[in-house]
Amino acid sequence: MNRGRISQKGAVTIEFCIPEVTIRRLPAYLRLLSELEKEHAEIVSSRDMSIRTGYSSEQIRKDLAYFGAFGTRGVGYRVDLLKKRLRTILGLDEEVSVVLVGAGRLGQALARHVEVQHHNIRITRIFDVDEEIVGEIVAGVRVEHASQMGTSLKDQEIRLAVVAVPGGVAQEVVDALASAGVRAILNFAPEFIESPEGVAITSVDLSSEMRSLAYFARGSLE
Amino acid sequence: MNRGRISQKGAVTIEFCIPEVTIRRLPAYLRLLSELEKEHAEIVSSRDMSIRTGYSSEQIRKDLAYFGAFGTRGVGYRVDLLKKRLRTILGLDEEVSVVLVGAGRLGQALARHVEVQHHNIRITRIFDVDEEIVGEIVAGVRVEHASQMGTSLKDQEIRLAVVAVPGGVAQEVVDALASAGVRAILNFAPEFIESPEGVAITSVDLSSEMRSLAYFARGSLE
DNA sequence: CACTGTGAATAAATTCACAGCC
DNA sequence: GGCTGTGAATTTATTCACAGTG
Repeated sequence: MNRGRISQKGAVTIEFCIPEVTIRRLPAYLRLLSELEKEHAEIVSSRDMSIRTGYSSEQIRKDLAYFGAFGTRGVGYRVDLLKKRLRTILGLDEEVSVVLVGAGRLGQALARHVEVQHHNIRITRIFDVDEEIVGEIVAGVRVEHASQMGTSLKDQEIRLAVVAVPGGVAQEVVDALASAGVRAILNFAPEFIESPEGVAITSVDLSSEMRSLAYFARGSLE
Repeated sequence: MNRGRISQKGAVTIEFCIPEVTIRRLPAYLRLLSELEKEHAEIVSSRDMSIRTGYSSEQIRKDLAYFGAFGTRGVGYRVDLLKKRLRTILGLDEEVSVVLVGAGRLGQALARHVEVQHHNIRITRIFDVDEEIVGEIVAGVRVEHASQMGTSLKDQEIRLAVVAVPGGVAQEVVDALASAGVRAILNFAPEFIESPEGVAITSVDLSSEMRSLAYFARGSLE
């Protein structure tokens, strides 16, 4: 699923699998590096990073080492280089187009959130079924009718999608996106989604988060 | 942190720790049970649950067994009983009050989301620093100024909070909430939060989710 | 000497496999 | 026979501990 490749001397290519947990920590490292850059730090040690991300320094070193050694022993990591490297690894050095399906309240908030937070991730297409919303401009993009999605996305090479539809229709939306060539989906619909072959799905279920927190709120008293 | 208690014969109390991952799966089970109830199913097996949640049947059985055995061998689990039991475990059988800090676009969307999705989880207080928003009614609640938070929450026994403020101020908001007695927080601010003693924090970082998905979108092609 | 990179040790979570029961 | 409940085996993730290096 997620492979790393390191070409080594003698044309030997080692292929290995990078744990998903590692990938999911990279954005936190990247954010820290951006902060450090603003603070004009040039070098950062795994220990410094540990303090400001909450991850252990060993874990940080191990995560980074998956992509090859680019720290300097006795010194640390160069902030600019590491940042650049992480951006490349994540695929953020060129602009990323995202399609949003579901322009309800949550969808719209997400669209604007993305627009504000990321200069290199851009919502370029929005779909919904609600006739009231179709045709409106959300975060600078005209909302299209969801029935057009298949044809409209053909040959568009959009690989990332955000799904913010009500529960019950998310699976079919995901399947449609998958056949339109989307390879990774951030899903907010509260339902179990069967990942189509070759598609990565991350589900954020706000209701479930609230409910498990209710347990912890209760559990930690008494 | 999260303890379970089972009183056994002879006044012996076994105290053990229930893995956090288990707690976080319970809402998915609960949702499925609500669906099953609508379908008038009376009994469900771990295998059925597996198919509809994506978790393995062994895992489901193990998770449920942490709270005591309430299935019937050879038959399965009673939908109504199991649902009721899970609601009690999660602390959802009585109304849960939630304070929202940050009534920007995301905060407002979340407030309405909660309002629609949950009859027993209710946003009862909202705080923000923006003078434009303070005094407005969001999801039926008047927005108060964040500077009032400490005094306003005193003796309110609100144990759950949603934090949807911009990065940079989340830690102080969390600390303030903690000293106001909040025990569990769902944080959307994109920064590392040091959990105050006895407070459970779940962070949902939309930017990070997007960025790690960018990796998977890229990784799975070529 | 300080810090990286990494095998080895440990801890945590999942899956296997089956005994026990309806 | 079919399904739960659970120890044992396995896999996965994290931490330890230290060799290697600028």
